[in-house]
Amino acid sequence: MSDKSTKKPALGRAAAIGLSKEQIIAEAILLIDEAGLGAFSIRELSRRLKVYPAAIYWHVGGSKADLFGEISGGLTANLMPPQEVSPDWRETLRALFRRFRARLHEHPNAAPLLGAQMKSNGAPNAPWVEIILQALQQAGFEGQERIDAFNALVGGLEGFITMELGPAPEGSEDWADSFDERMNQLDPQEYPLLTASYPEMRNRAFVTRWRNGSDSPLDGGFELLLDTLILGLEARRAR
Amino acid sequence: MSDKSTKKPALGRAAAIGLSKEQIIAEAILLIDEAGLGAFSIRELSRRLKVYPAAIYWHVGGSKADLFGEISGGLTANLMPPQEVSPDWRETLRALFRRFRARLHEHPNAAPLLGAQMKSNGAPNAPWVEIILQALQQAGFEGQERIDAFNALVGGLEGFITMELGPAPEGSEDWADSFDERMNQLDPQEYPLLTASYPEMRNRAFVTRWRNGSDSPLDGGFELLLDTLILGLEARRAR
DNA sequence: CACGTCAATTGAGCATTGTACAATTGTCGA
DNA sequence: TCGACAATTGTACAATGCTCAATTGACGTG
Repeated sequence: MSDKSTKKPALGRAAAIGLSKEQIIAEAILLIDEAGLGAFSIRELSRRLKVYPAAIYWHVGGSKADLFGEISGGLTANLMPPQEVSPDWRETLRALFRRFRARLHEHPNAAPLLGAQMKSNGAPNAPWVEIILQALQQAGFEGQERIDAFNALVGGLEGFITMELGPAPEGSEDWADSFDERMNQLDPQEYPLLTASYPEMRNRAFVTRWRNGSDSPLDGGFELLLDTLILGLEARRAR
Repeated sequence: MSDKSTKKPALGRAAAIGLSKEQIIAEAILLIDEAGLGAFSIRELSRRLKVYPAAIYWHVGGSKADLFGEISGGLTANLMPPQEVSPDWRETLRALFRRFRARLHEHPNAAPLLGAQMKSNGAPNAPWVEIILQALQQAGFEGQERIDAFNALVGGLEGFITMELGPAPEGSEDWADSFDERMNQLDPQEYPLLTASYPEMRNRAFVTRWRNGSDSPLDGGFELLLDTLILGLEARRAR
């Protein structure tokens, strides 16, 4: 059923050649960027492409999830060409994950498709997976510990970005007031540090914000996480 | 409109007292646990409660997102009583985030509501936020750096769990074959480490899996992430 | 140059969803 | 006894994901 899309479309055999998988994906990303992931729908996408919904299904395989998979696949392509890999594993990891984050910040509304979905997996990501494994090898990690370190890095850093770019509540501005109100009602005796830090944490830290990481990015936190992880890996190797 | 739910319901004033917010949330969590977040719908929930959909809206406020907010609020409640906080900040962080993860592993299908949504924010989380800030103070972090460290910890660790428990593709078993196939077609010259490690990484590492973190948890990765972060924070303080 | 194959799309349709809204019920305080 | 009002019933609407039998039209083959 869905293997129509796996075999090559026999180019030049098209009947009404108005549509292609690439066009669909590109327009889908555009739509998500503009309207948000919540407002995305196959029907709206079909309207933009001036095509009936079923035409999209034909190209992309039988479900909306499949389309999401294609999208996230496209977002991690060509993240880091081999010749740009540094000889220092620390710099490699830093550069790779910074690019990763920058890429997702270009399409913040699509970010949940990467971290919170699982269709982004598999062979298309092989390039950057290999780079990470290589860096960890250089750092002296072998066997199961290397795999654990891989999971720690990917889960921690990609997870950070996923949370950073998680979708904001809908009536953001209405929310702001009640949010502040409930925060200011906290007892300073019970929560001395939180109440004292709230002015600086407001919309600049994970639990004390209602705005998207796209509107107010958490650069400092990400950089500290990256540094700390690399420092920690070094320390662990040194023991 | 939606402030009906904020004022206390004036107990004993009910007309048909069959329903309560707590009941709704409990049944919602149950439904999500059983059927998954994708299969969750207000209508199905109303069917289980043997009630019309509008009754749910009356109790919980005007939207599905609000209900999700209530759910995730309930999931992080009472994570760590104050008397169980260790004098050693390292142990405190370890214990807190292990509990966090354990709690989410009890309701894996609801996990995306915490990490990938933003309605889980605000005052109800004050207890564990304060604990983290306190631990970081003990570790010697002040001012902006403390906030960055807070973001690094919460984003990294909660993000890890969010990714770990991200929803699996639907036709899991059908997927397995094509997944393996595409992985085995990778060129060992181009991806030596990945192809060599695939047997041990298959379903046990982030990009090379199709099964949920609930079915095959990533304990090693999480523990290494936790250790590495604490080690890294120490090292950063020592400089 | 006809022609049938088959990629590509149309058009219609079904089941389901979120949520708004006007009735209706039944309980409690006055 | 009665009216206010919390709580729920029904109904309804617009939108969605997805299926499926037609239909179109370009191409290789005869």
